[in-house]
Amino acid sequence: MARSAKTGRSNGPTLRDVAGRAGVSAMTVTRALRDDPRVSPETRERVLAAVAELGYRPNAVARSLRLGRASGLVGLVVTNLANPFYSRLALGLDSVVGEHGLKTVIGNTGQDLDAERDLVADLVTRRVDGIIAVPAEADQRHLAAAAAQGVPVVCASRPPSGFEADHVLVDDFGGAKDATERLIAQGHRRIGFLGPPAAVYTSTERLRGYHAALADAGLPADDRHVRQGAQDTADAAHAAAELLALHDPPTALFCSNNRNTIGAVRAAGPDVALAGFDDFELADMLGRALTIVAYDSDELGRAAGRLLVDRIHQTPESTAAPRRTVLPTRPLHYGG
Amino acid sequence: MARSAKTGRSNGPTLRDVAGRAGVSAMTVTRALRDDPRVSPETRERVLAAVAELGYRPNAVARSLRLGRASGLVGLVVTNLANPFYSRLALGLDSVVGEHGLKTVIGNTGQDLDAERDLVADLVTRRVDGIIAVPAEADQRHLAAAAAQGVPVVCASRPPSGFEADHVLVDDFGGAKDATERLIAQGHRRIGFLGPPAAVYTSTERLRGYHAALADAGLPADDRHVRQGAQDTADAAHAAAELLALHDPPTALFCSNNRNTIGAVRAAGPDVALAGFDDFELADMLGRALTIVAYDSDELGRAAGRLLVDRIHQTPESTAAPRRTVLPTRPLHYGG
DNA sequence: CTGTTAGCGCTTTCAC
DNA sequence: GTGAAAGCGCTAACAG
Repeated sequence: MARSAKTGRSNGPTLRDVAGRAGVSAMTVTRALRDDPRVSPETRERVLAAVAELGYRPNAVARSLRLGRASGLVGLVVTNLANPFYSRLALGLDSVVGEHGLKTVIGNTGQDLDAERDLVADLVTRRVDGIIAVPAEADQRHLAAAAAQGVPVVCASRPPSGFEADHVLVDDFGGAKDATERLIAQGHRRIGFLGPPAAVYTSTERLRGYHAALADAGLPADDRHVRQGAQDTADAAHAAAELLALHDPPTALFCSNNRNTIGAVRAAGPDVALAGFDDFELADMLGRALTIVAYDSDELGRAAGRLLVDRIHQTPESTAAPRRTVLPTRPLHYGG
Repeated sequence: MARSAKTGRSNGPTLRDVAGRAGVSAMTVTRALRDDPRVSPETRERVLAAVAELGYRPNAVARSLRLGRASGLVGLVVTNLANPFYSRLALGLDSVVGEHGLKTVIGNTGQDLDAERDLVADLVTRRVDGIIAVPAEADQRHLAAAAAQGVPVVCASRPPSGFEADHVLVDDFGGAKDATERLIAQGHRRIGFLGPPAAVYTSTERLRGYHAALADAGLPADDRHVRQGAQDTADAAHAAAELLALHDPPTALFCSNNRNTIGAVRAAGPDVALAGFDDFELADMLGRALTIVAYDSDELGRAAGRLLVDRIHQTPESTAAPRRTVLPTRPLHYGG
């Protein structure tokens, strides 16, 4: 019954409908709604009443268009939201940008670079206020293009490559070195490495850390003990089994992310020592010793959000130097 | 150098800039871009060249405004994206709506009804094409209001209350009854119940299933053995410990979601039998018997996405009757 | 095959 | 204190 639009459209009441109802002009309605001090209390009253009666909802799309930029959206580009690591990142990000009236648009690319390219282009088209990306690979020309078009870009977990941008990293090298050193301190001399494909920045950094620990201890690096490529736990279990089936198998494994650690847990008996990057739920309930290098993935999202918000609130062309945040890791030991 | 906007704004080239460059009108550019058959190949060629040279990106905001509805966004309202259950739902949803050119805007409410209200209002303001919600509580007037304003709403995991809407449910009652029956079949006669607050629909449905199984077996229902309220694993472990400290403690526990099951795993020794709703990673590696009632949470998101897409593609006022999808559960047994 | 006109809903600018 | 005009970038609806 309260559905009387002149046009017969299904589009809800507009500012002018409210204005008509309240007997004022459209301008006055905007002002009243935005608490402009120079509207008389009486008028404001009437406007608010009309708004309530009509069930008026401002149209953020129109507002955004008029204002030029500022859709009030930030785009999040991740490879796999099912990985708790990314969902926590998303949560941390959303909590920070939410405080600034921004909403998060998620885009899941499933490790597919083409999908990532399309997604970024689409986000630019939608005039998002900024983009947070965990780039799948080193080819980031699509992100560079977005940045060049004036969309603030923040890289999370991996650095920008081929262009400059704010980014938040984890101390991949240090954490991996620390974990490997702990295995060495336990007396292990043949230590395997399990990780995702070499194209993934974090994997390669963590491999560097592993190698550095071996080198510092004067241990030889054996390529046969390094397996890069496992993206999920099944792959990882398979790779771990292969390593352990060598004639001189490693006596310990360092796993460079939680997918690989969980795969290794499934494949390796309790006699094989395990250390891994990334904490995960129930790591303490597996009935075996486990050394974990942990970090705060919510904080990764929050830090990225803060960098992005700062950048958004900057004047368009005041190109401050890109900022980098590196999050520390901390070692955990789950008892057997 | 390629940044010559009349207005001096920082807003990138517009359709008219492209038109000028290509020596045609704005209309022709739109047509060329949307593959309208009645533009000559030559003209299209020139337009595309101009687009490339200028780095033109269409403005989806302007398009959306012009087209009336259709922001190309769907809103997702969940309580806790860190729960794998919700992140998978998000993923399933995004995969389905993505096929229709829609993006997902996430909103995490943290169980806060006020936050949920604000979020829904904001999504309506942004003119999302539809909303998928996992309502935190039975008070859903904000969702009803959105639906009344013509925004398609789909409820996931919980039914709409106080209004009509498409929804996707899990067979909460049947699954809980099944799990409880399995404990009974193992010979247990004092079975505890652990779940989130009674305000959560699924918890109450699953409690009904638990009670039905007891009744069918002629077992008495003992209120002291029912604990509703635990939202996280720490709460749940605490509640489980309390149950097991009674003078006539239950010999088995049915846990109505994965948070509660994990809490119970931490609190209960191997002598206590455990059954739980929701599968979770590593459930098979805990070194104890565990009966799980599982369902496909990706599919929950996909099904919700399909209902929403259907509804969006409908004519505005053809109010087809609300549809309901119920997903089956399947029992799993992890060995001890 | 291509162009002109008009307007989506809002807000900035300038009058009154 | 309030209003009228103009236009953000795009696209239906009509010309030609």
